[in-house]
Amino acid sequence: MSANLRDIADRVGLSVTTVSRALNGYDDVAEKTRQRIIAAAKELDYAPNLTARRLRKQRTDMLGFILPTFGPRFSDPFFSEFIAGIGNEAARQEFDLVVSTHSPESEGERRAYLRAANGNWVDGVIVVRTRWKDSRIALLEAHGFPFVAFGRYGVDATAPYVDEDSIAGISILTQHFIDLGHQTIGFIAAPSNLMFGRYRLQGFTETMERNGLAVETAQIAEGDLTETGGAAAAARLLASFPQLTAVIASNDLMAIGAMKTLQKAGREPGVDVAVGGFDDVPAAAYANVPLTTVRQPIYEIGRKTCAMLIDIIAGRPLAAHQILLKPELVVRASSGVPLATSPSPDERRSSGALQSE
Amino acid sequence: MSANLRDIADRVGLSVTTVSRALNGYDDVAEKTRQRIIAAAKELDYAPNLTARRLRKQRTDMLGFILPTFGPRFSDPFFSEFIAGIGNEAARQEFDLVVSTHSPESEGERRAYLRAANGNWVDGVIVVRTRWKDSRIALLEAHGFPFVAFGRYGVDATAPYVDEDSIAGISILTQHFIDLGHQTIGFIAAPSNLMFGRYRLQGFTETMERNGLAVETAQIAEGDLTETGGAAAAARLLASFPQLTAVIASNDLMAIGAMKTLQKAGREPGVDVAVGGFDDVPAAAYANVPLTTVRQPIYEIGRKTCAMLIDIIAGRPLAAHQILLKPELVVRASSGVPLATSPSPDERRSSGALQSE
DNA sequence: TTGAAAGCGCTAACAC
DNA sequence: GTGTTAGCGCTTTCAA
Repeated sequence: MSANLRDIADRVGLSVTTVSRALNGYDDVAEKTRQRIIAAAKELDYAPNLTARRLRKQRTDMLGFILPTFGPRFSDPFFSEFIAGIGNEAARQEFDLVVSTHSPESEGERRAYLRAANGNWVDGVIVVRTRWKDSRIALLEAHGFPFVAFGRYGVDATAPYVDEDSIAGISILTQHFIDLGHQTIGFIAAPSNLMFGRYRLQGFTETMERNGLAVETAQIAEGDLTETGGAAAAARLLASFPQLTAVIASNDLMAIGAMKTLQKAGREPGVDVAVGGFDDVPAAAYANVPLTTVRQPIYEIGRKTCAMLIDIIAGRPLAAHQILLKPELVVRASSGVPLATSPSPDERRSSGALQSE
Repeated sequence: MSANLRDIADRVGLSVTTVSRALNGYDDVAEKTRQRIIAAAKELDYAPNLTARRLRKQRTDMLGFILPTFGPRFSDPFFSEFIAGIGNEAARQEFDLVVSTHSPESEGERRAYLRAANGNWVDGVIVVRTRWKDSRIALLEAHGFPFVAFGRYGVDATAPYVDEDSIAGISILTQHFIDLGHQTIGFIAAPSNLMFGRYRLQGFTETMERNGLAVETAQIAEGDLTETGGAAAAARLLASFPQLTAVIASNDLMAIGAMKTLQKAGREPGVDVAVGGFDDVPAAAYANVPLTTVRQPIYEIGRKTCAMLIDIIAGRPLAAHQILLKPELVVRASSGVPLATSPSPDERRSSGALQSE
């Protein structure tokens, strides 16, 4: 294929070693020699063989990202923004990003992590959607393999992570609804094996109790994080806890699904019932009724996660081992208006209930 | 790090050569020997060094995907589904996928393709969003480097591609609106340097003309494929071609933006004006007024593109060099009702105009 | 059926 | 300032 060091060396009549040093900017090469070498390299259209360099240096300069998929899609639309974040940061530091798609907890996923932990596939991996007693992390830690997680993974975790503060996020959202006069709020939880699912549920119950509002099991339903799952969970909620005046879902997709169920049941989101989500995916703003939600700076999280991993690989000291980012409330039409001044059904279409963010 | 062939060889008292052959399933190894070797490999937790293997075999078993980004996002949300398609197919055939994010036509993108074409980064690349006289493809062809494009790239193209038939797609959508009674249809075009932009515009004008409807420049506006761009283009259209009763955008994001502009101008999509998009991204179904659009089987396109590329790399004969997939019309509320029976403004909220797909 | 030897292209320790 | 030598871990002739 393309020219190699030997070709250049032959051309200029020097040794391969000198050529290598000249091209890599070592200062023990005569400036004149270097110029000749660089010229020859350009002429021959030289590009270093990455594989050979990797073998020699025992580093791949590649990062692994095992991406959870759900059917033909990403498990969450925000992973695309996350990839942009890690991708750009990786490129900036001259790392390649290897992406491997697997459904969560599958055999394929396990093998992918095993391959990483065994070394020489990539120099480090990024773990997302951390789970309770996460076997992926246990594996990586057992092998002493470099990784950074997006999400925490246990109380006594000492290894590095970047995470958004789900408890704080759900808390501001819940408080927002309570301040609007809601007391009976249904909650659509994420599967409890997912760490963020636990935190979001915790944020909800804590905030309710802080406001003197009891939480019954009937007002909590679990969903699978998809729109369909959210719709189904909302239906169960409506059956077990019909008195609800607001619904909070653990992610935007489920909130959007819940809104559809509510509409079908004759309860208009933003008018008869307040609805909130989490993540602020693009669809939240586009939704039939624009969705109040909690924004995570997901691109930034990706960038930080990646930067941290590269620091670890390079053996650089970390500014912080564990980063917890504060999410931000985004109020849209699905919040509706304060309960006290809520419009009667006759006035539905007119009031400011459907105004945008 | 982990054990290598030499470790196993020492352990069982055989040569590295024999161990290699045993582990790679050559049949010139005594079955008993093979068993011993496999046992030792398991004990030592052996994993082959991919880098060494790659250097020796002069193949990386990696595919490159240079993903166009727009700010902190993918250029199009459907690229996430596309990645899932290529990722799963690649994994199935034991290839790794290297993803590199770059904004279109940037210097970084150029360098990424150059690195690929120079060899030894990956074995082949997938090109998306093909452009008129695409310099990326010219580069790859000049170097004889394996690639498959999602999208065509010129009239006399001989190299492999997978594409959806944009002309047919826009055609069925346009015909759908014409059949509903629309004669004055505005069109929001994609940048004309993008091949699919050209095809979609062509599909529109051809279909109009086939129906005896003239197309003026005033009824076409160009947008940058984002929601904001679509909103701006719709505003221009409204100014230059106010008589329009329907708007077709070259992608869903722009259609959604256009709907917002129309709403602000007091023209309700699905009631006063029909709106159509292209792609069927998730947001199309979630939109304020669910969007009529043309669905592309994007996961399948990703899978096929990837499979084709691997066949080329492996030197296998291709079943087809160029695949053109038929897209499918998805009718939703934004189509509205036939113009003849369209409800008067007073009846807006009642009729079937807002019924779902 | 097994082993010795060569070499993929590069870098780095050590001469000179 | 430049060259010699060695070797990263693997596969593949070729010979025994």
